[in-house]
Parts: sequence; C-alpha cells; structure tokens
Amino acid sequence: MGNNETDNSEAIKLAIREAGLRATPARIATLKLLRSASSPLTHGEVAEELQSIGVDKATVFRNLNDMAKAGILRRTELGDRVWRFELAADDDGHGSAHPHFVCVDCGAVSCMDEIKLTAGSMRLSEEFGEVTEILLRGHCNNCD
Amino acid sequence: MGNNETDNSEAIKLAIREAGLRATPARIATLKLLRSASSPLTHGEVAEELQSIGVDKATVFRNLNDMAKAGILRRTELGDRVWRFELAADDDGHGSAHPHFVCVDCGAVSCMDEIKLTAGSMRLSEEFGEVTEILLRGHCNNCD
DNA sequence: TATGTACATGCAATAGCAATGCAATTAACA
DNA sequence: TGTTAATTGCATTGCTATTGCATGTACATA
Repeated sequence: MGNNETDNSEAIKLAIREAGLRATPARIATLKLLRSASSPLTHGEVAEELQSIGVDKATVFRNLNDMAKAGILRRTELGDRVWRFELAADDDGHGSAHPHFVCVDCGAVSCMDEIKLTAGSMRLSEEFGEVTEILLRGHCNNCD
Repeated sequence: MGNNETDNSEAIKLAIREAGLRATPARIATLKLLRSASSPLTHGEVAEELQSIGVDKATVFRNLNDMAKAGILRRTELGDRVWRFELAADDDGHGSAHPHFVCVDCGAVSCMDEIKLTAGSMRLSEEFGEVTEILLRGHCNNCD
C-alpha cells in the first residue's frame, strides 16, 4: 500500500510551497493536525499540541494567519472571540466553504455541509453583498 | 402629541425594572442610544458615547452584559472579536431574532429581516441543536 | 553539494478588549 | 425619610493576539 506517511508529507509540503510559503516542520505539523481534526481548531489548541515538538506559540499564530492569508486555511471567528482554523481544501471535498454550527453553551463547533438558504434569501442577500460564510449559533443537542 | 421624551424614558425605566434591574441613568442612556442606532453597537462605541455624561467604561461593559443576560439586549460577536449589542425587542417588531450580515472588509453590520433557511436545512439543523442565531459574512456592496 | 539570502522561528515585550475587586454611591423599597 | 442591596468608579488583572529583533533554516543558485 505504499508509504502513506511519506506521501502525505510530500503532498503537504507541495501545497505549502504552491501557496508561496516554505515547507517548515511547524507548518507541516500544523496542516497534519488540522487534517486530522473533525472541526476547526483554535490558535490555542494548535499551539498547545505543537508545543510538544518545540514549536513556539507565536510561530503557530503567525503560521496559521499566514497560511490563512495564503489561502491554504480558512480562518473564522465563531462567536467566542477566538480564531478558528480549518483546511481550505482537502481530499473529500469538505474543504469548500460550508456553514458552521457553534453551541453557545459548550462552545462545540460542527461543520454543516448541507445547510442552504432559500432561493429568495439568496437573492435578498445580494442586496447587502457577496456572502462568503454562513454561521449558525444555538444550543447543541448535548447541552439542552 | 404629549411629552415623548418623558414617555420614552418611563417606558425604558419600566423595561429595565421588569428585567429585575435598577433603572439607573447609565442604563437608560444605554438603551436610548441602542434604540436610536440602526445596527448593533459595540461595547466601545457605547462607552465612548456615554463617556460624555460621565459614565465609566467598566460600568458600560457591566450594564451591557447584565442587560443582555437579563434579556433586554441581544449580545453577538460578528467576526471581529468585539461584542455587539442591540435591543432584544422594540416597537416595530424588529427585535425578534434576525440574521445579520457583516462585511469582512469594512466591518459594517446590517440586520437582515427576511433571510431564511430552506425547510430541509431547518430539519437538518435540528440534528445539531436549536439554532438561535444566523450570521452571514462576506463583502458588502460598498467594498467590492 | 556547497552556500548566500530571504524567509521563518524563538523569546520577550506589547496591544487591546474584557472581566474583576473593592470602597463609595445611589435606586427602590418600606 | 431611612435602610439596604444593587450599582458605579477607579484601578487592576486576565486572556488572546500581535509585534520587534536577533538567530536559525529552507531552498534556489552556482
């Protein structure tokens, strides 16, 4: 079945370089972590995880922001004053922009792939501008 | 046409007391300001405005949070890491929860009264929890 | 493969909004 | 009008994100 570990690393390195950035260990580890996550991770969560391999907090912050600016990651703020990051694109197509649900009680974040606005709402929203992100907030089923 | 100024003040005082809070000048001024605003105001915006009548920043912060907790105000975070507040209910029925559009470029916030999810999306969203707020982000027509 | 350079990192310091402790003040009740 | 608990002002603290600068490193070039 080949060497998936190496293959993945090479693919990640390539993606970073294609975005105009250098493929450093900290960035590779960041992308691997985000790929293994099922929901967006915060600055702090990534920093804590990468601390174990000796990566500084400021470096994590800069890398996340830089890669978001470069288009590899998507950066969002989901209502609790903390930035969250997720891959802008990945293998299963989950990468395309999709709505999120965030629980105002426990802070859990979920990706909602199938949520859509009505056609009328899409038209109305154009009066305001171009909508690039949809966020739903409420009380999740684990909390109520 | 009667004394609207007084009438409004009395109505505001009553609303505050009904929420279980004391009708202090700082709170009354806060509600008047929010009622005259066409979009949610930030902590800082309210604080700056009320500074002119001698209200401390911390007091504004506490009052906004307290009144939000008491249900008079609605507190939301629209993507720029700053809390925003608006009346939870007002005369024209605008008070019921409604989606917001926030421009990621200029930060402008608009209230969208008519935006809805498709019926299917409403059903799907129930798998996650009870949705209490919808937020759309993008580039507004003044910025693109 | 050796190497120069621009990019990246680590460490420390800083910024900015929000939250809190405490003494003084005041609204709302009897 | 007096009492009491809620509220305020001021200063301090907390937390996340950001920045400055010297050092280290990825990677294009020779």
